[in-house]
Amino acid sequence: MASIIAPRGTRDILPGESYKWSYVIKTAGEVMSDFAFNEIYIPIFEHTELFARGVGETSDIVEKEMYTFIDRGGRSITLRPEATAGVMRSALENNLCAQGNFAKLWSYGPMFRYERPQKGRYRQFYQIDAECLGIAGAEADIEIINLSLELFKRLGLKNLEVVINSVGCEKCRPVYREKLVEYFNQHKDELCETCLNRLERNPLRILDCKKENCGKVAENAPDIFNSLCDECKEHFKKVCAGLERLGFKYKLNKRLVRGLDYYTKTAFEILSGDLGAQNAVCGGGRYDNLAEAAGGSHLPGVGFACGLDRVVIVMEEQGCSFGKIPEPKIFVIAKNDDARENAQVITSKLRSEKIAAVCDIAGRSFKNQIKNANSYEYICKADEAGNLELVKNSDDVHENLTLDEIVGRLK
RNA sequence: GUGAGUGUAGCGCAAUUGGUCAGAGCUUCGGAUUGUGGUUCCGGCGGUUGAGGGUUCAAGUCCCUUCACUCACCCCA
Repeated sequence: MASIIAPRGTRDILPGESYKWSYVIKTAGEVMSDFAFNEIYIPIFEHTELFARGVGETSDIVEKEMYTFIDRGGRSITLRPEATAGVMRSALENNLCAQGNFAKLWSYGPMFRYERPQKGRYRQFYQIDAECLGIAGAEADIEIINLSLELFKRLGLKNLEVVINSVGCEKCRPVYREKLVEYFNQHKDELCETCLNRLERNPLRILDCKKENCGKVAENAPDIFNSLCDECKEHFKKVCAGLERLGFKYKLNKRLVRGLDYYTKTAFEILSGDLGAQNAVCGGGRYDNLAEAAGGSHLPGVGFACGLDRVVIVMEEQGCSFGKIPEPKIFVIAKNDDARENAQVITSKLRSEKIAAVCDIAGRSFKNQIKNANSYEYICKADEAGNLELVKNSDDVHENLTLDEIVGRLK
């Protein structure tokens, strides 16, 4: 009997864990609201073309990590590997940024990437996503980074490192790219096989290679800052100045390169040392070319994606609080078998008064009910005649009360 | 896709060089005791040792295959 188990890379967030997730999402919602970001729900699947064009044909995601299938209508559909393209699609489709308006949007939910699972990496994983669309200025970049750091601050994450870089725009990146190709071509024999491949398809990513030899070669590679156009340079300066003004520490990393093709100008990551190899809890940046790549009109944007699975791991690792575990306040015990029905009626009435209450519905013995009830704040003993006895567990005081009196006491 | 490690009751674990080894603890359920109540005691449920082959008189223990998990590469959140 081959029992069915969850597909590789997926997992169940069980009741013992789920409250942590709820806490993080609830906190995120509060922060978003304080920053005036509005929640948006978008589809979990989109036309494959959106990601192929938006994320980039040469990205690893599109090349080998997408869950793509043909639906019954013959359409090529893909389970979203990231959220930004979908949010952008929605903003364009619904004219959220018509007439020079901007939109501050956030969302959360599952993403899908066919990768080999490891710590902090799953095939179905969850992201909290924030996007600021319609603003080209550096203030938006600063707002987005500010937002992510405020979220982590409220969640209590410690020892985070903010890394930023500029990857240029459609004007200056091609120039830099040429310089890189020229440089790396002179050092072909020192590069690893994947980097030789990257040289053809996406030379920027060679900078990111962790192999020792490639790293050495990359160290002496042309500096992107020497190639940035004036606009990009200026933009980057403003972002850095803004972060400093807000009192955020950050590190420049000229070798920080995004795996997704749509990024322009600002790229940033927030790293944690408590995650193992997959050390990014948050990654993002500006993507002024995404809208056009997705077939829309020009619409600048900047945003981040925050890995929920990873945030929870780091919080556990650092002993952060997940708030109070929600738990019923009172257990209604049937004093004997004849009182069972009455206990359920009482419980129902308490619930109508918005008091979290439980009673035994599994036919447990009295003894067992008592045993379970001891972990609740209150116990209510009901007999078959409808008499109620309220006991506060902490001080062991027994009182005979009416239902109304109990409601008044617990509210 | 590549590499390494792991896989025994719901959970975390134990079983000398292959030879009564299929076990205890916690949980759970029932019972006894207690003020019908957190303790203590007794008992029950629970596993063809991930699955499938093979070697052997004998395999949880060795070999092969497969599945899953873990970590790392790759890449990213």
